[in-house]
Amino acid sequence: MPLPETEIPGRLQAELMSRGLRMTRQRRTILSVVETAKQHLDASQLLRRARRLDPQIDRVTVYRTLGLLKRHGLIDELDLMHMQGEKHFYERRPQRDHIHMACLRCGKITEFESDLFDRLKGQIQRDCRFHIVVTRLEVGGYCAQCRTTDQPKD
Amino acid sequence: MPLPETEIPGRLQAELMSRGLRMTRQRRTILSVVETAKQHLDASQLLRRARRLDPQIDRVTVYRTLGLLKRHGLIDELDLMHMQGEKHFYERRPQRDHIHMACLRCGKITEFESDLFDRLKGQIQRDCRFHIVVTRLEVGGYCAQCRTTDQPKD
DNA sequence: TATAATGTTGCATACCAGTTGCAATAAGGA
DNA sequence: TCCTTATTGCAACTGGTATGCAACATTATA
Ligand SMILES: [Mn+2]
Ligand SMILES: [Mn+2]
Ligand SMILES: [Zn+2]
Ligand SMILES: [Zn+2]
Repeated sequence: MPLPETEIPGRLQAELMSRGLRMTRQRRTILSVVETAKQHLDASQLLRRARRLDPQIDRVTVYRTLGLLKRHGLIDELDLMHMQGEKHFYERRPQRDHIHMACLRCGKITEFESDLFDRLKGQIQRDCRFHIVVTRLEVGGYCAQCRTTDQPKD
Repeated sequence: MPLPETEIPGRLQAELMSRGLRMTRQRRTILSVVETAKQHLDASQLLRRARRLDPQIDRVTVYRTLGLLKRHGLIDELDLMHMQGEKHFYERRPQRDHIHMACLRCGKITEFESDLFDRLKGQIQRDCRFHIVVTRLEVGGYCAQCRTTDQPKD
């Protein structure tokens, strides 16, 4: 599906434009990939998907756009316990922070929102007099399925 | 608690030996550096300190020893928000998990233990039926000093 | 709608942290 | 002490990301 310029801009695009940044074809493409992603994507996955919409897009443009989005606090960078190399994963910054759980056996990533987590962040801000900009809580362990089986992974 | 909680140098070494691993001069050196470190060290800092005790130690041995300690759950790996490149930092796994706060302006790393954090982990294990092996909560933001000043970063 | 100013892109290349293959060496048990 | 097997150091390599720069696209202005 080609990306018509008349399309209603996504939230990321609107945010960047409202901050006076130039909106190029490449940026529109990458932003749309980030916005429509159903899972956490790394830079190379992002590039592959962006290339399906605009085959001549370059990976440096992906990295530079990710850097831009990070600097503007519009996406979060995840390690997901670095289970498959040293790559990083990205997701649009959500309305409410969530926890990422990574199963060390099957690799499944689970998200979890928690009131206790929100309270913990409040405690950090108060007790440590620390102004929080970004948080990352990642948990490694074994999911319900993998806990109960002894089979080799996956 | 059957074992005393005091900072006995050689605890990592004792742990590895009790698990039937060979104790080489290089491992003893690296373990002693990890155990006596007052701050979070990355692999190259670790190598430099190890070389002061044993000048012909190689960096691959540092990486392999870190891998060993990670696999045995004796150290934790930290990103510290990747403020200076993509390197990772290490610390001996503490008796009680703690949070790492990284000031995005001055770079200071602060540690914080919290009952709410312990309860959150309990909630994750229960509500998600997830068996936790390792956790990493990192927070980026501005420390008390940097919050109140407007000077350019350090 | 053309022009100018400035920001962005793609390409090539470099960089950095970490990994791997392999022959030489050392540890720990018999 | 010898023997087996794990570990080491070296060199080369990898994967992920960053940079210099000339060509180009965007946006403001005329
Ligand atoms: Mn990382
Ligand atoms: Mn997520
Ligand atoms: Zn699993
Ligand atoms: Zn600070």
